[in-house]
Amino acid sequence: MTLARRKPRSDALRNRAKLIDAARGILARGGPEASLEAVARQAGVGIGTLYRNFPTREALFLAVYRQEVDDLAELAAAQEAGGENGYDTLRMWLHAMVGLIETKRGLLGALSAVGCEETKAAYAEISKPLEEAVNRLVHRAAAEGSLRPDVSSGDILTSVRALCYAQPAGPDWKVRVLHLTDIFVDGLRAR
Amino acid sequence: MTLARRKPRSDALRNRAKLIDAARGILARGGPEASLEAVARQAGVGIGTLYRNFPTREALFLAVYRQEVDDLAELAAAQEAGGENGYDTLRMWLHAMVGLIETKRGLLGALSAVGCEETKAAYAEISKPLEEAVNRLVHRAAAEGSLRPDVSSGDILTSVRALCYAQPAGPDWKVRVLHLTDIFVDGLRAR
DNA sequence: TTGCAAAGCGGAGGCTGCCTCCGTATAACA
DNA sequence: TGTTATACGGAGGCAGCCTCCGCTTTGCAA
Repeated sequence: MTLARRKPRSDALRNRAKLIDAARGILARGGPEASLEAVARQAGVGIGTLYRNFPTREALFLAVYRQEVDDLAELAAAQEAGGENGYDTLRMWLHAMVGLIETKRGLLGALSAVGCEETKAAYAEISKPLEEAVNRLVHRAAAEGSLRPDVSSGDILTSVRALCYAQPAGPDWKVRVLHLTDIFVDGLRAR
Repeated sequence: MTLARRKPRSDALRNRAKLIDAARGILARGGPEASLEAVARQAGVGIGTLYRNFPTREALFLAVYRQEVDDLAELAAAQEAGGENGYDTLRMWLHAMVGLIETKRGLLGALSAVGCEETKAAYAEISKPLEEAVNRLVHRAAAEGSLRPDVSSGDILTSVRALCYAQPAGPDWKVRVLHLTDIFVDGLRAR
């Protein structure tokens, strides 16, 4: 029973990265039903390699999603430093989140609609940094007494995401989503 | 150029009804990606018959959706008679809508995410009775001065639907959605 | 270096579902 | 009852999904 493993092969790492990169492009364009064979072609690897790295379509989505989360968490940290009013900082961060989600609506929708338990667990796991970010913002606002007490940061995250990918695409997509987001956030205010 | 057409064949009408019925079952179970061949099998007709009646997957979804809307509009009319407070009547109707949507989340999600212009137009057309229903409720509440003025009935419909199909399925799905709906509706209140 | 085994590659192939097409069946009408 | 418009259904071509396994490449030890 050898517990010490070889380090991963360099070509394997390279191929995995190429696949995620190709997937970001293909899935952004073709939506969640895009052909995985097209992703493999675009990455310049065989379809078998794709399936070895990402046994299911969802696994690939999750990898792309992780990228997205990293971007968002980073942004949150940056915003956190500057703001003074906790409530407004939260609101502004949600606006930023809407902006970053703008291009990946279909993908996220497919991910959070999926039924399988394992995928849901992985999705939750990957989402953690996001939830921690919004959590900090929520606590800060709550400490000021500006937030109703019966709502969790997870609720907020889910709801704003929902507003994003329910709103039909169009030139004024962002305006409409931001408007609805403001209404929802107004509902969060303590009375 | 004969403008007078024969009346539709009885077997054709029967088959169409059988298909919609089968689709309600299969799509509720298997979600929006269920096999259309399975629907035809379940209905006991050939796949060709399915495609003649519903040239695209979306056309079939729309037919199923129309059923759903009829149910909801009927319910709205019934509720409208009884309520006294406009704001609360609206809130209660939205609760009822959540209940009826409960089983068809995936279907509705796929429909409102679809890109094609014609489908979107048909979707809007079929949704009209719903929008009229919520419109009446909204105007009534607005007349009382209990609603903020910068929100449309369409916004409300879209947003509550979004909350429905973003929330992951589970035993407490309805509880969570109703909670978020209440928060959203609270945001609608005039200040 | 060199040899070798572990790790990874890739695409053929079987399968399923999508959708079209057209020969056959049948309901409506005279 | 005959005619004809209308509808039926499933074979077949195509595309994407996923698995499997013979071949290649890489890391490691000698």
